[in-house]
Amino acid sequence: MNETQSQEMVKTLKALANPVRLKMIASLGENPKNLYALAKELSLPYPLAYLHLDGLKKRGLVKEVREEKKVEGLPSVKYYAPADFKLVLTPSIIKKLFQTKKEAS
Amino acid sequence: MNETQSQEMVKTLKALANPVRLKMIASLGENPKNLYALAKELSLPYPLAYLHLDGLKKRGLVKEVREEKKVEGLPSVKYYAPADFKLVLTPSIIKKLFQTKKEAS
DNA sequence: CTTATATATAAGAAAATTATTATATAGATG
DNA sequence: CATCTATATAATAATTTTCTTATATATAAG
Repeated sequence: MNETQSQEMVKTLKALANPVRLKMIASLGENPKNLYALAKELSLPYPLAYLHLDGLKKRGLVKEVREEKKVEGLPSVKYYAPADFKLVLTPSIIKKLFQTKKEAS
Repeated sequence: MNETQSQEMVKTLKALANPVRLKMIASLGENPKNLYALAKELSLPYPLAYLHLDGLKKRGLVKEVREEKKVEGLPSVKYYAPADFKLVLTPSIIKKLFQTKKEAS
């Protein structure tokens, strides 16, 4: 089987299969913001928001973006935006993910 | 927000975000089979396979198909195949899932 | 009549995910 | 100097998901 590919797919699906993380992507899609602001907007305690965003970052679904608005010497104001991903899943794609390499289609 | 739509999406993603269930779809995509055979093929205890297949059926990702091969008076040999679904997910789609109906794009 | 096939489901255990609480640091505001 | 913004992370608690064990039923094969 195509271990890595199918495992990566499961990880990506798990990262997306959560209402909080989807809301985060939706909110950052409206306009990029920092984690503190995102947590407030979604009424989440900061550490929880931190954990969820961390999961999205690790999966490459959210990226840090350089916002020009950094006013003064604000030290660590990081802005995030959704990565430009596209997930497509059909029975046929799933079948291919679990096919052994040798079998020719 | 579009409660139902986003909630349904999370449910579908959760149903797919599992290696066993993806393998089931992959196997049933090769050729439809009954649950007993599927469990054996994937080396899963029947009750576990039953639970996973149940989840897929409830999400409409797997359907019961009438196989003509039912030989004799075999009473309850049910064959399953993947439903013809297509899941597509992008940041823009996620954004729309969580948009309030009023906002025009 | 025992074994294999075949389905169904409950109940509990184990593991993973999600959420909370606590702690630490640091600059800016008032 | 206390409060607000802002980030980071550890440790634990709560919840959900996953897995196992047990039970029940029924047909077919040997």
